[in-house]
Amino acid sequence: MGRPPCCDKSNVKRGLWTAEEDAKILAYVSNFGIGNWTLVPKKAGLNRCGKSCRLRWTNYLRPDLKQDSFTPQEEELIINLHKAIGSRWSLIAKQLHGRTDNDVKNYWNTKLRKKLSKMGIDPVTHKPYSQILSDYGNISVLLNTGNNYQIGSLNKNINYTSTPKPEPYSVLTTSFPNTNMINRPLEVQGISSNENIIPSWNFMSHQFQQVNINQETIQTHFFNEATSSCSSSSSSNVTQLSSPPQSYSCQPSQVQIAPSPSFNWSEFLLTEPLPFPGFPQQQDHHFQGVSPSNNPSTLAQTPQSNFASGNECGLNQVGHEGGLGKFDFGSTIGSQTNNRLEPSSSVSSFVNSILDQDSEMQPEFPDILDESFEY
DNA sequence: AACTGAGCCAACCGCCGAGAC
DNA sequence: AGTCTCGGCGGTTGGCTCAGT
Repeated sequence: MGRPPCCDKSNVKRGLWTAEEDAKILAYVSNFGIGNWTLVPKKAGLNRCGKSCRLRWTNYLRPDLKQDSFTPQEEELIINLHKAIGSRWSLIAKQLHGRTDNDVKNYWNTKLRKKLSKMGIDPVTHKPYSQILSDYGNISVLLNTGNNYQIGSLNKNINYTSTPKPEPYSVLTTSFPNTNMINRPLEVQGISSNENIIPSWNFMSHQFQQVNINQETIQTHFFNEATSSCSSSSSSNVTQLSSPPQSYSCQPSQVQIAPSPSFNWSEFLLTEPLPFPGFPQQQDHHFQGVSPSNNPSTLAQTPQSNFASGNECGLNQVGHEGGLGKFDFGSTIGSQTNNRLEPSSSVSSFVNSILDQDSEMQPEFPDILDESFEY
C-alpha cells in the first residue's frame, strides 16, 4: 500500500511564499512552538501543505539562520566533510551553525563543485583528475598483469596484494596533508608497509587510533560508505551507516569487517574531532562536544603531527594546545582573531600542491595530462 | 530594447525510518 | 506483525536575476 499524500495538493498553494504567509508561520511558532506540522496550515490560517510549512520554517524563517554568504572556513569545512562522508547535507549542515542542509547543498552544487573542478579536483572523489587518470592506468595494469604489481612510476615501493579498494581511500587519501605523501613509500611516511593494505587505509587507521575513535567502527563505516557511494548516492546510505549489515566483503578475497551496530554519524561528528588535518576547532557553541579538557591530547607525537610539520598544502593540523582535536585554521588560513578569520588560502594552496604534482607527472603522462576532461 | 543562456536558490518531490496504534 | 502518520533527508526542478550579445 502506498503512502497517501500528506495533503490535497490540488487545493494547496505552492510556489514562493509571501511575507504575509511568513508572518503567519512566525506568529504560529511564537504562540505554539514547533510541533505537528500537519496541523500548522489549519491553525495558522495557511493554505499550504504542512510539509511545505516545515520546510519554509527550517530553511528560511528559523531565527538562528545565517543570512550572509559562506566564509572561506565554512567552504573548507564543507569540502572536508563532503570528502569524508559524501553528500550527507544534513550532517554537514549541523557542523555549520546557522546553515541548513539546503543552504549547504545549494552552495555545493552551485559554487564548490565548480570551484573544485576548475582546480583540477574531481568533486565526487576529491581526487585530482591526474590521480584518477593514473589510477585508471593502474587498474588497467592490474587487469592485464594480475595481482602484486607496482603502481606505475609513482608508487614504486608499494606492493598491492589485492585489488584497489574503492572510495574510502580516495576519500581518506585526500586527507593527506600533502599529496606527495600519497606517493611516498610507507616507511617514509612513518607507517610500516608490512601490512598489506592500501597506504591511505593504513594511514587512516593510524589517524583514527590517535584520535581515540573506535577504529573498527570507523573503518567499517567508511568502508560501508565507500561501497554505497560507489554504486549509488541514494539517501539510503544514511540508513546503512546507522544500521549496517552483519558483515562486509569488499572483494571476495578481502577481509570481512564486523561492524559496530551503534555507530551514528551525527554523534560522531558532533562529539569527536574530525580526523582531518586542518579541521577547525570552533570557538563558539558548535563543538561543545569536543572539549580540550576532557580529551587529553594524544596527538602530540603522532604520525599526523609529523604530517603537520611537513605540511605544504595548507591543511595543517597545528595548535593542539593540550586538546584533542584542537585545530587552528588561523595558522594556515591567515591571521585568525577571535571568531573572524581572514580569507582562506588553504584550499587553493592545497590545490596548488596538486597542480604542482601534476606538473611533475606531466613528463610521465604527457599524452594523458595534456587532454582536457569534462565531468 | 529584446533575446538568450547561465547562475542561483527557494521550493518541491519522493523515499525512508521511527514511532504510535 | 501490519498499518498509518510524521518528520527528515537528498535529489531535482521552476523561476527569477543578470550578464552577454
